[in-house]
Amino acid sequence: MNQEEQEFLKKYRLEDYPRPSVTTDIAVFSLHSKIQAGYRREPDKKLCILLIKRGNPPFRDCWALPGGFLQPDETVETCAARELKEETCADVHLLRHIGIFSQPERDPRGWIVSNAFLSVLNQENLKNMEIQAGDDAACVRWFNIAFQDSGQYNILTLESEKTTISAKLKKIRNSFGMYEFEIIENNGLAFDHAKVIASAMTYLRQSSEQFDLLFDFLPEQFTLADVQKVQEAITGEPALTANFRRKLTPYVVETDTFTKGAGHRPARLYERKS
Amino acid sequence: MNQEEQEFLKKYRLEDYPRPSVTTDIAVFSLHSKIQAGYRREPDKKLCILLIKRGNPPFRDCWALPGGFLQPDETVETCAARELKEETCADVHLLRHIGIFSQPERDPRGWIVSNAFLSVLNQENLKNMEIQAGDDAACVRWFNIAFQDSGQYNILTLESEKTTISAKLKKIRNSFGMYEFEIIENNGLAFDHAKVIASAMTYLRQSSEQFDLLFDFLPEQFTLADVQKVQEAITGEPALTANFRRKLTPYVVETDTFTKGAGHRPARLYERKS
DNA sequence: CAAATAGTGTCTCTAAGACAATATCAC
DNA sequence: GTGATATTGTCTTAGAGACACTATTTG
Repeated sequence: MNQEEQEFLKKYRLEDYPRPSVTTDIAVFSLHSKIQAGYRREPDKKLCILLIKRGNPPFRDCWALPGGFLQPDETVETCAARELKEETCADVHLLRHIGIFSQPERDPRGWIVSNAFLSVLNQENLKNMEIQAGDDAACVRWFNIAFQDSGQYNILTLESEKTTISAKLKKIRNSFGMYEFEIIENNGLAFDHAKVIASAMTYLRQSSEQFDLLFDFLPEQFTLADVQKVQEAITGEPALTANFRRKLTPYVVETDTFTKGAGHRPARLYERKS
Repeated sequence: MNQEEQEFLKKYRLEDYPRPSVTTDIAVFSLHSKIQAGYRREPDKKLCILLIKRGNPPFRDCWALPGGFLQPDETVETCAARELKEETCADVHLLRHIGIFSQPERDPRGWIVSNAFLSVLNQENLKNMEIQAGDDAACVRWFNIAFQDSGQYNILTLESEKTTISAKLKKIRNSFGMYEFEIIENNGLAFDHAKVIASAMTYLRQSSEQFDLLFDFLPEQFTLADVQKVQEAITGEPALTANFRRKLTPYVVETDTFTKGAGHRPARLYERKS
């Protein structure tokens, strides 16, 4: 850096220009087992998303994605991981940036630009981790998520034991497989988080078709049927086993271990390929 | 909004918390014809990107993507369109957000988070539009772009009449087909714009394989060969005509018009579907 | 006619979808 | 054996890739 630059920088003050606040919002997904149906039946798996009940205004008592303000000396990725840890005690490894929401009126507190992230918690981590409310959040809870596509509209339904949240969204633009959403009805979600969740679901479904992100839901070793169940929970559609396995093969490596004591033929365990 | 919320908002001051500056950087691509080779030969088409020569520090005299600071009352998309217009007099319709760059040390002026966008100018607009330097920029120029993939590394080469810019990048992570890049060598580009351009090229190539974005390079009516030339310029690879046409058919609609006076068989003109 | 590009036909091979058949455990 | 899930086989069809062939203009 030459002298001219150094002098310029000495005089330059970013604070002289208007700046927004920047936040991150994280959509964390996982898979939860339903109650055993019958005799030796495998339990059904449902796709879940982690929400917190807001303890402070604005939108006090509404449910929201975990997240918070970007701080100096961190990237938006670091910020997302930190906020998630603070608010839900959840440790995640992989975060994917799925969009930016910058409508000036999107937050009643003022000019706030939000970065949406997607992440996945695997079932093993879930067991070892008590998801619990951190600083800001009054309450943290997993919600079963359903995202139905009826042509022009999408219906988002979030259910936990005592609470049901729903939203109706309109798909507005298609760009390279991704959509943008407009909120038509909103029932219990804070800010524009219905939009963010809709984008996250679209992203998740898209990537699951390419077997991406699926393994993040599972422990290191898993059966092929496990993977299929994850995909079915994400897409909401059943898959044909034989075909699913064939397509999956290039992405996994055989191990010499098998499941045991399941009341039926043992299944070979696999690991993800590189 | 209830009274509690209103009182909370009255007292709440976003300015009490640290905030970054937010900018947009736009990678604008277009196709330029090379000089006619022979007799009745069609001219070759080359992929180009629009850069400006910085007139002020930091990085004075380096080449950079057009872009600038987010202002209140605009979205990042509006900001990108406005900055592009101001700096290059180019009017673009469709902008795609392709990433966010938030490394705290990425800009010597301080804490600046940048949003990368991708856009395309079609050849008709190009003719009617004098791309020229606006306020901030000393000079605006189109550069032929080459982006070679040698396994672990990518070589980016930007050429205009008098100037050659180059950069070497390392692919570091693969996420759902997208990569992240690390700059190994940088020769003439400002900031981390080598990274941004690499991401934009990856995105462009990905979408062009699904025939997305291709039509944005062309006027409303075009021949199938036109589309093929666009794809070849983007991927850097030749395509087999018969197969390309078959795959393209679902995305276009026939018209009753044909090209004329080209010195060879006339070609039917098509329009994009939907 | 020659030069140049436009457009079609067809063969092969791979992969997806549908569905049937067989295998192996616990009880 | 029964109930449950695991795993393999195979038929059909759609589509990608390669390449040869025909068509139509201007000079």
